[in-house]
Amino acid sequence: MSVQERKERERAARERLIVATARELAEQQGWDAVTTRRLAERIEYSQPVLYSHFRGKREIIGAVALQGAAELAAAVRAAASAVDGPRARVTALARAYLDFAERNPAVYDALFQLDGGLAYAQEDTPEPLKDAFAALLESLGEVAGDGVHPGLFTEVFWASLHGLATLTRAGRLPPEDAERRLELLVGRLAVV
Amino acid sequence: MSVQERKERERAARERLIVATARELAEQQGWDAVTTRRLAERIEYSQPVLYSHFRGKREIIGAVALQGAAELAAAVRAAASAVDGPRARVTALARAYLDFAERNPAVYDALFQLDGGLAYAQEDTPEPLKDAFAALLESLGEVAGDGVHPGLFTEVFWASLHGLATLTRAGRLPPEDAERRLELLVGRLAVV
DNA sequence: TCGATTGTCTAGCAGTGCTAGGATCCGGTC
DNA sequence: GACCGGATCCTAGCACTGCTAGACAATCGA
Repeated sequence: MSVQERKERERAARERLIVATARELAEQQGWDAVTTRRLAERIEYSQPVLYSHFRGKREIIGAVALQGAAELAAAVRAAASAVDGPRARVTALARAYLDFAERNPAVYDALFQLDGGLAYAQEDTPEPLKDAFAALLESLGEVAGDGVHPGLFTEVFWASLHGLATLTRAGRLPPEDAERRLELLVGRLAVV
Repeated sequence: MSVQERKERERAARERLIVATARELAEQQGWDAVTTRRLAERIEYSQPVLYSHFRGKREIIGAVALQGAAELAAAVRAAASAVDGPRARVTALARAYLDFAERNPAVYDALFQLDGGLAYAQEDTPEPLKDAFAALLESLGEVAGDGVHPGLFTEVFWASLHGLATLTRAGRLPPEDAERRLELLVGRLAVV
């Protein structure tokens, strides 16, 4: 292993450190607290180092978002595969989705609320994002109903989950009825 | 009419000017462009004047949000009252809601995306917000279905609309299928 | 006409994202 | 082992943000 390889390894490690630290800081104190100065201090480098890895703060958010997309996809698949029957599977999926949003608010924000400079619903959409949508599609396609395009159904279902997730977390919906709302939504949208 | 009354009138007029200007600027160039300096320049006063009307930028956003809530409620009611039959009414309502979000993105952001310092789903929630929810409830309660709490149903329906609105506008959903998604959602959620 | 109060502005603070330019360290070569 | 060149990093600074203290001027009541 050459010197150059070692340097590249170290560089990659530092990049991971930046993303992990940004995520940690965001989960602890919100994205507003993730300033380039604070972030630089936490990784024990100066600010300009950040810009040798990312074009700017936006790209750092995007990196956290991609990481989150992979985890979200995994969480959804794990929940769906643990249950038999289309209806129960969809319920488990929905619960896993909302659970992820609640447990990782900063990551969820990076994915769907903030501007991470990522392309969505296009050809050049990053793979993790496509895959997260695919993870939803796998289970939701089963309950789209006859004559309904699975992709379209998944979009609608996803949007509904997203609405519940964001409005609940922003205090726009009373949190205590979350489970009842989820069951109502699944009961109506999913065609068993 | 005393001098004091005239002054209060002028003061109220200036406050309206601030809110209207902030809204206009936000719709034109996005909320990021609404800085206290720019806003002050547009109303032809200095920055500190803003702080004699509002505690800070957050409260200005909140004022725009309240204005928007009243308009949203009116738009929803107008659309619903123009149509006969529960199902058609709900479709019209949904279309009006999404239309409002699309036509007034900055106002919609102020309402549901940004922090305007407003209380939601609580006793001290401002009247316009409660009324906007009531406007939805009036039509949606009809199609909640037997044994389903109208308020809970309205929350779910609203969340779904909100998800569609935000994801579409953020480029997370392809805009061309918006109408088909709306029909699918209404068809599944509403019990005729 | 004067004094007090109200209203407004200038100037400044601490913080933001981002960058130019200089210092420093390290690897390869003689 | 000494040196040079290039990669790497940091200091310092820019223009901007929301917000505020304190000086100044206009206005009102006596």
